Amino acid sequence: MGIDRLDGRLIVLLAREPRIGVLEASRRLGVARGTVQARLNRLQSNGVIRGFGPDIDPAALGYPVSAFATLEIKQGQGARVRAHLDTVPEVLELHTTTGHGDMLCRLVARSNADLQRVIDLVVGFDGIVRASTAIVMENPVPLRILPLVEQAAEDRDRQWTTERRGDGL
Amino acid sequence: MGIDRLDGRLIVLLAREPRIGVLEASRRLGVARGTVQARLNRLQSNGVIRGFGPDIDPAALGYPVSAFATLEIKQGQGARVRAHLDTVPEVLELHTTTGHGDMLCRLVARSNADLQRVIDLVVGFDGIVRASTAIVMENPVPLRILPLVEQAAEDRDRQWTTERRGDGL
DNA sequence: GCGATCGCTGGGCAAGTTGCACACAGACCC
DNA sequence: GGGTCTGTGTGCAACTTGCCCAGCGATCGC
Repeated sequence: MGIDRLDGRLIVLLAREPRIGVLEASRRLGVARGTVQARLNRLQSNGVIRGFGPDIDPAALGYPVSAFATLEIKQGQGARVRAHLDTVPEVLELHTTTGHGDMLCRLVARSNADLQRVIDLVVGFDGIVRASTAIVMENPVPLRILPLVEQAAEDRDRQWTTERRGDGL
Repeated sequence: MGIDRLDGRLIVLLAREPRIGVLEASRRLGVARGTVQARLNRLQSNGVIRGFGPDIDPAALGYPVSAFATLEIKQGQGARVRAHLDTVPEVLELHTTTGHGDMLCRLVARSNADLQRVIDLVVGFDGIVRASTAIVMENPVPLRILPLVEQAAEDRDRQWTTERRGDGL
């Protein structure tokens, strides 16, 4: 577990220019093609890279309104609520959490008016006691992972350099 | 704006098997390669498909703990808070919202203990009045978009069939 | 110390894919 | 009826992929 600097650079490169293949990546990174291929395979079987699925923008799909709903669940109804929310396409993700609510889910809708429909659909369910919704106005930091990748790579590298004083990677 | 059924099938196909190329996709969809190529180009310039960046798992990177923090911001300090949170790698996304808090952000950390460090880093900032954190325990519905894609495609198609009674797509 | 193992390199190969071009057909709009 | 748009089918050169191999340096175990 963990990635080294080459892994980090590879991931950043792939994130910035997903169209480049293994060959071009090896050229940019200044390593042999086989190396890049091996690293990629390892990262994928490690689960660090889950896949290369297309990144879809809900807004462009016609769902520009986004919201978070905190749900309070009736004791023992968790499983049923999950199953229910799983069937609602507008529920993009669902977490169970500590704190005031029991669950937190991200919703999208076609408009503010449509959001009402979605919320009714989500919370108009037996096992849900209470729900509070926060509509997203702006998204100053869109979902990102690169800074974390870079930090993880540097941390790992720092560890190595401390232990072994560098190995040429 | 909006996608038709072929677009929807293409996106679903790409999401399920990202490694297949344009040629293989055209075979699976039963259309000409040029068509798939044209659709893909259109979806990308439309912004429906933002890209094909690698999907990274923070847990596999060594950050298995995930949390949401609701922040209350001192009047007029929004911009400064955003700029600050933007510099924290553990902040994966940040939204400004309506409701009790002013901002909602997703955090990750190396451990529950490490989460304390991250929270201190995030909320130990001048412009933030109050913060409440919810640690994610389970993730019954991981971030997904396919059901929405399918619904968007069907909606569009239903519209079309109503208007024009089908056109062979 | 010495052999085994691992990761990286650089090369080569056949098979497949890409990007691009073209002519053509059907549907739609004015 | 002409113009436009989208999809089809075809062709081509150029490139990339997946796979193989031999060699080499560093690390690890004994």
